[in-house]
Amino acid sequence: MLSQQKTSAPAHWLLKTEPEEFSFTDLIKKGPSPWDGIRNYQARNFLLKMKKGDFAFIYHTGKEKSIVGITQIKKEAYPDLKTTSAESKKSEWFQIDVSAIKSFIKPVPLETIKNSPHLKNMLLLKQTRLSVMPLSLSEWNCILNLAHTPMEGLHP
DNA sequence: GCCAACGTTGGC
DNA sequence: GCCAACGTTGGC
Repeated sequence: MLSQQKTSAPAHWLLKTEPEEFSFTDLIKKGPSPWDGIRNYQARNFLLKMKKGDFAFIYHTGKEKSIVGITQIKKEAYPDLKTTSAESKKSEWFQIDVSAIKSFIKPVPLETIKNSPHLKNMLLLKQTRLSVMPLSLSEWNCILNLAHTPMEGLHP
């Protein structure tokens, strides 16, 4: 069915992290890991839409300011285990599990993204404080090209 | 419901 | 260190 195919097609995301806190390299070392600590409603709502098998880029903030690799969603949203009792009275926060899939052959700096006409509408540029965001397929593919990193051989 | 004050994120 | 762009809090 067409509608089912559409909803089951893998979506594409971008996750931001401070590499000093938890980097893509850490994720490679640790294997499938929780992505937690999201305390922003818009970001949370995106987390809730993530499906197992979806792909997500990892963006390093701070000194690096680059997209550095590809991850895959391994477990869909479940309650954030670090939610404090004070927080849980007010709202529900969630985490997902992701695993590293592939490092970019060439990381894609923020500067390159800014200078790429095809990427000018990326939420990364429009909402600088958002840490979880969706990407369109064309944005995803454009960044893969800039990274010199094909998806071939990666199975969802 | 409005708004001022304050806090946070993240680039510069 | 500064600032823009939010988000949150609390008084009214």
